[in-house]
This record gives sequence, structure tokens and C-alpha cells, in this order.
Amino acid sequence: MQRTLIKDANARTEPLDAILLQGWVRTRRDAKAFSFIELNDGSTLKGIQVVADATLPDYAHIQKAHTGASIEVRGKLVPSQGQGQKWEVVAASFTILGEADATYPLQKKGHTLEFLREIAHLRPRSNLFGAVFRVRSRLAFAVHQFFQAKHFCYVHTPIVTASDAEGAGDMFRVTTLDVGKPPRDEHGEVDSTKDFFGKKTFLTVSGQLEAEIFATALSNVYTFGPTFRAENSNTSRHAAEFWMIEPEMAFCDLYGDMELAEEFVKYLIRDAKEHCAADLEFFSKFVDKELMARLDFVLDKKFVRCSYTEAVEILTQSGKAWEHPVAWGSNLQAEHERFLTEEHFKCPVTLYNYPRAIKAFYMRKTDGCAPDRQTVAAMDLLVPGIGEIIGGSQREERLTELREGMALHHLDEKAYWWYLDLRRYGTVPHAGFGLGFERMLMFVTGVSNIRDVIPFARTPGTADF
RNA sequence: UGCCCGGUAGCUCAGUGGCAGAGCAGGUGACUGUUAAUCACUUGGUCGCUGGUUCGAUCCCAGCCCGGGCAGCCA
Repeated sequence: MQRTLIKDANARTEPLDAILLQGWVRTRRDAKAFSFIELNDGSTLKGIQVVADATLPDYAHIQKAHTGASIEVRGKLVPSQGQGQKWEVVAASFTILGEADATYPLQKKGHTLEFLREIAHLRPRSNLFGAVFRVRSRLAFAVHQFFQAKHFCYVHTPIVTASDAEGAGDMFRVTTLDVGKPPRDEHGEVDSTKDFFGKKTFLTVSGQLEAEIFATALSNVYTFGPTFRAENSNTSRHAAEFWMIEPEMAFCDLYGDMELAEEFVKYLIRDAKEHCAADLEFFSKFVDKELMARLDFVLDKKFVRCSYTEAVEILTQSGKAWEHPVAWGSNLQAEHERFLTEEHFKCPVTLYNYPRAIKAFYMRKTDGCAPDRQTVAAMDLLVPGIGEIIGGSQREERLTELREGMALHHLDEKAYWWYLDLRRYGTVPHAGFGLGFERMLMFVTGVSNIRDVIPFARTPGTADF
């Protein structure tokens, strides 16, 4: 007999004389003459109730069907006599496939997220993490749907890279050299020409520069893959390994970039609401009561666009006592961004045109900006509660200005010869952004720690499982 | 990396300078339909580690380890 997923069993409109279910016991409630078993197979949040009568041949074994055990049940799907569920399964036979004794750490009681993090091999069996990872899977699919429908080409950019100054942060070194006894050159320095790739290599911090190569050939492209930052960040919004989505569009300026970013965020929220309704309901009940209101709010509102210079004026005139001073030319701090999105505009905000000196070398110098207030076509999309969820820019497509930017950031042109070639041969205006997939998940689920929306979190000092 | 908070039973937590506590989980029994079932009884401890103060430290002090929050870096 073919197995029925509990998701499908729950959704039936007609009873079934014969059904086979397989899953894990969430809880068992015994009475004198029968037991109730709540069975879950991860296909959906809500489990199914199995009724096991004491007259079953193996009924004595049911005492071993503790929380966590894997079992197989054959029986009938019938309307439930009890409250709280439409269907239940009256068992004709059951088999315990794998027992779980009293040491099984997950209880039917609530656990703290901190405890569950320590048992990352078992936490997907909890309601919360089952829901989180179903939403994660759905949204990953939605990312592809969004771009494929727009005829963007999916590009697999390399994980191992030799450019050591992409400018997005500290990098993890990749080497096969014996770190205890590395080969050394005549100056006593580690000789990287003896390394696997014949040069220093690292894990990627961004696929953007390679995505630009493909955008200047296939027009509209996107990447979606793991990204690594070796920063010693200990916050609820940072991980050393995370997934990022980076679209890159040829013949596109900053405004087209902001347009796409805003549409993309709304699309993902709408998709989760449509396809993960039960899981989102769970989050809004147990994780964040304001969740639904906030998601609807973002869907309904048109995102505010505000230039960096305007933002500085708003912050200066707010009369607030800032912990970090506000001054044109310095970075906006978390408290400033929070004020703008949560208090001043009360709305998602796209900030754009940042001072050139505090942004990356590849961002396009704004036409006609004052010499003492040079800006670049950068943008950050801020949402209430999380802060920055997207960072992007129009890229500098003019060779002279790009070289100027590299000089400003003290970069060696030789290392970027191919990047400069893109400006030498058929250059076009182009733009793109990066969306932190986990940050998007945090926003959609209301889960407030990035470690809880990624299956196995890598953070400073932690790389278990 | 800096500042702040925490570490007591499998889990969530209370507590005290003088024999270590509760709820849940586990075990035993009861219960004719439960929904984190209920009721009774019950097993269970390196009080994070090391050192110091003290007649005596889980408690006070120092260092270390681990976890969390906030900030910076960013997505």
C-alpha cells in the first residue's frame, strides 16, 4: 500500500477504508481501553490523531511509542469523534520502526530556542522549526519563480574565489597547505604559489562581480547561493555562512534597481502568505503576534524613497538625542535607520545616493553632484524590525570613473583586469542588489534570530553538525 | 571585538553562608474520547569549571568556559 502524507490525509474530503501513515509520535494519551497518538511526518504543521484500541494484537507495545518514536500505522480514515480535528485514523495495526526512550530531548512542552539550537539535529521535528524550514523551502522556490517569470538567467558564480578584495568583508582562506608547516619563499613568507590553485584563494563574499560578467552578456541574471563572511559578528542578524540572492541587470539604472527590489520583497511575502498560510498562522500565534499586520502593512504600502542627504536632514531636525552623531558623510547607524523606518516614515524605506567615501568602489558616481558632496548610486532597503534587508547599487560603467573609484579605495587595477575589461568592451549602464535570504525569512516568519532560520548556523565559535 | 545579563534535575525555572526545591518529562497505578488530557504515588543533582575568603560556599570574590541581548561590520 502507498503511504499517505499527513498533509494529504488532513485535506481529504472523503473517508478512506484503508490508509498507511508513517511518521513520528508527538504525544500519546492513554485511557484504559485505548490510546491516542498524535502523529506528524513533517509534511504539514498539524499532525493526525491515531486511535489505537486495546484490542489490537500488539497493543502492549504501544507503551513504547513514546514521543519521538517512528511508527507506521495502517487503518481507516474516519471523521473524528473528538473536537479539534476533522479526521482521525482508527488503527488496524501499527509497527514501531524506531523507539525513542526517555532521553529523547524534545518534549511536547515548549522549549527555548537556545536549547533547540544545541540539538539542531532534532529541532526540525519541532512545530516551530518544521514550519520555518517549510517556509524556507517554499521561498527558495519562489525566488526562482520570480526571476524565471521575468526571464532572468540563473548563474552559478564560484564559491572559491581568488579576488581577495571584493570589498564586502573579511574572507575565509581556502588552502590545502599544511598550516603547521607551510612552504616558504626566500623571504620566509608563506609561498602561495605552492598552494592548490597556485595563488591565495578564499570563500566568496559576493557573486556580484561575476554576475556583472553574465549581465553584460545575457542582460538579466541572478545568483542564489551560499556566501561567507569571516567577520567576528555576534548579533542576531549575522551569520558567517548565509544565502544571498543577487540579481544583476544590464541597461538598468538605480531607479529600475529599486523598483525590482521593492517588487521582489512584496512578491516573496505574498507567496509565503499564499502557500504557507498554516505555518504563518503558527508564527503569528506563538512567535510574533504583530506578524500578519506587519506583512500586510508592507504589502499595502508603497515603499518610501529617501535620499541619504534628505535622511540626514530628517535625523538632524528630529530633535532626538542620538547616541551616534548624525553628520553628512558618516554612516547611518542602526538607531538612525530604525528611527526612519519605524518612527518617521512608519513604512519600509529605500535610502539611496550615499556619500562616495563610505561605499564600495564599483558604485556609480552620481552625475552632477557637488565636488565636496560626492555621492554614488547606492541603495539600502530597510524594513521595520529587521533593518537592512537589501543593499544594492547602480554599477560604475564608465572606465575613467571606475578607475578613479579604485584609486580612491587603494585597489590594485591588475587584480581587476577582467572587471575593467567589461567597461572597455561594450559597456552598458547596469545595476543590481543583494538580498539576505535569512533576513527575508526572519521578516516573513517573525523569528528574531538568524540562527533559527538556517538549518545549521555557522557563527563565530560555532560550526557544529 | 566592546558593554550588559545569565549558567541549579532531561527541559523550564525558584532558592539559601549550615541536609538541594517546584512544574513538566520518565516510571507505577487510576480513568469510556483525549487535544501540552487529568488524578495519586514515584525515580532523578559534579548547583558551568578552577582557585580564593570562611569552621563551613551552590550562595561571597577572582579568573576561565559556555549561552543570550545590544553595538560595530553587513545581507
